[in-house]
Amino acid sequence: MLTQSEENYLKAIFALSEQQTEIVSTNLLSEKMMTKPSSVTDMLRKLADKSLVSYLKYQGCELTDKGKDYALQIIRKHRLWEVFLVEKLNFGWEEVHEIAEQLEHIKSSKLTDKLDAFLHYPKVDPHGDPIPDKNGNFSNDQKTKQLSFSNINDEVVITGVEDGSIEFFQFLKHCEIGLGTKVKIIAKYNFDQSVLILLNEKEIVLSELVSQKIYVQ
Amino acid sequence: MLTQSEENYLKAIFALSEQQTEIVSTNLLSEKMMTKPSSVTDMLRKLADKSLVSYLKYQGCELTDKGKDYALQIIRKHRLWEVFLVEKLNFGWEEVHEIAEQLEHIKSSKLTDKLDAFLHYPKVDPHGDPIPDKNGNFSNDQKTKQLSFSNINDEVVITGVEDGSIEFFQFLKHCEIGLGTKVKIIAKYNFDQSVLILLNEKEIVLSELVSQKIYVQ
DNA sequence: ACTATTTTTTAGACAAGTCTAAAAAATAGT
DNA sequence: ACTATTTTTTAGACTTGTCTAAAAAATAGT
Repeated sequence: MLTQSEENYLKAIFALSEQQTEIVSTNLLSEKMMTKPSSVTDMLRKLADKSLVSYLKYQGCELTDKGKDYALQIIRKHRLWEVFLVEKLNFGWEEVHEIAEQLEHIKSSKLTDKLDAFLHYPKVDPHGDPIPDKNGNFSNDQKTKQLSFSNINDEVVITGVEDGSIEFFQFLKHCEIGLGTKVKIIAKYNFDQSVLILLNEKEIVLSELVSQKIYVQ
Repeated sequence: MLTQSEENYLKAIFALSEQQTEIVSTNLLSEKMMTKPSSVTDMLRKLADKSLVSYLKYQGCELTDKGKDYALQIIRKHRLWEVFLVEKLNFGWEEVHEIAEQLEHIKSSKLTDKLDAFLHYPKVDPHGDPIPDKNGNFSNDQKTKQLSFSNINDEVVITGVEDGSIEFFQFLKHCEIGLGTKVKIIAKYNFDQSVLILLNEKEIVLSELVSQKIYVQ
C-alpha cells in the first residue's frame, strides 16, 4: 500500500513520460512535483526498492509495468471522480481537478468499480481525457487533432481540452465551449495564428494558444 | 487546515465525551485511537495550541467550541458519504465504515454541501445516526430506546443500530433487519434476557447483546 | 580535450506522528 | 497517612517526506 506522496510521484512520472520523454529526468520531475531535485532522488530510490520504477543514478527513471499499472489505477480514479463531480454534483469544469486530486487516493478498488458502474462506464472525463478500465486499458482517440490544425469551413466537434488553469476553464465556460460542442472554422489569421470560429450563431476569436489547447474531430 | 491524524483525534474525543465522560482521559483516548498514551499527550498539546481542545496536564481533555464544530463537520462528511455508498453505490451496511473513514477527510465544504443536496439532505446515516447540517445542528431522536426495553406485544420500527463489528452487520443483513423494519415482540426470556421477535413472518431470537444494540420507536 | 556549467546525488537537518523506557503525579488500599 | 499501583508525562529515538549546502557526475563551449 503506497502513500499519497508515492502515488503522486507515480502519476507525475507517467504523465511526463507520455508528454515529454520516455525516460524522465530528476530535474523535470522535481519541477512537476514542485519539490527540490534532492527530494526526488530520495523518492526514486524508494520507488525503485518497491520495483515501481527502474532508476539508474544520473540517468533518470521510467515506470516498470507494475508502476504503470498502479499509475493507471490512480488516473482511473481521478477521472471517474471528475465525471461524478461534474455530472452528478454539478460542479464546473474548473473546480473539479483539485477535489479529484484528493479523491484519487481513496483506497478501495470495489469503490472504484462501483463508481464506474454508477456513472455507466464513461469512456472520457469532463476534459475529454480517456478513462482506463479496470484492467488499465483505454483507447486514446479523443485528443489527437488540435483545433489549430482545422481548415477554413471545416465543421468539427470538440472532443477534448488540455488540462489548464482555472482561468482557462472559466474562459471556455464563458464561450460555452464544452465536450460535444459543434464549431465551424470561419477564418484563420496568419499574423497571430488566431482562429475565428462560429459557435451557437456567435463568432469568437480564439488565440493561437487557446486553439492549440482544444481538440476536435 | 488540520491533518488526518488531528481530525481523527477530534472525532475520537467527540465520540468519547458523548458516550462516556465529559472530560476524556489520556488512557481512554489512547485505547480508542489504538496508540500509546505518550502519543496522545503529544497530540493533545498540539490540539490545545490550536485551541481545539482544553487540556490540563494529568486531568484529561475536552473539546472547545471550535473543536466541537470541527468534529461535527467531520462526522457530517462521514455520515453523508455512508449514505452515498449505501444508497447510490449499493454497498452493504458492513462495508461502508472503512471507506467513509477515508472520505471524511476530503477537504472541500462545497463538495460536502453539494453531496448533501444530491442525497436530498438525509437526516440519518445507514445506521440511524443523525447527520449534522451545514451549521453542525442535528436532532437526535432516532437512537433513544433500545429494543431490549420493549414490552411483549409491542409493535415497533427499527430506527438505528449501534456501530459494531462486520460480523454483527452481516448477522443483521441475514435476518433482514434494516432501518424502518417493523418487528413485533413475541416473548422475553428472563433466563438469558433474550427477546423473541416476529419479522417478515419469521420468528427470530435476539440475544441480550443484540437487543441492546438495536434501537426502536 | 579541457574547462565551465548544469544536473544529480550525498550528507546532514527538521517537522509530524509514532514508539519505548523511565520519571513524575495522581489514586487506591489498608 | 503511607505505601503500592495506576495513570500520565517526559526524554530520546525512529520513519517519512521534505529542505539546504556541498560534492560528484554529466554535458556543453570553444
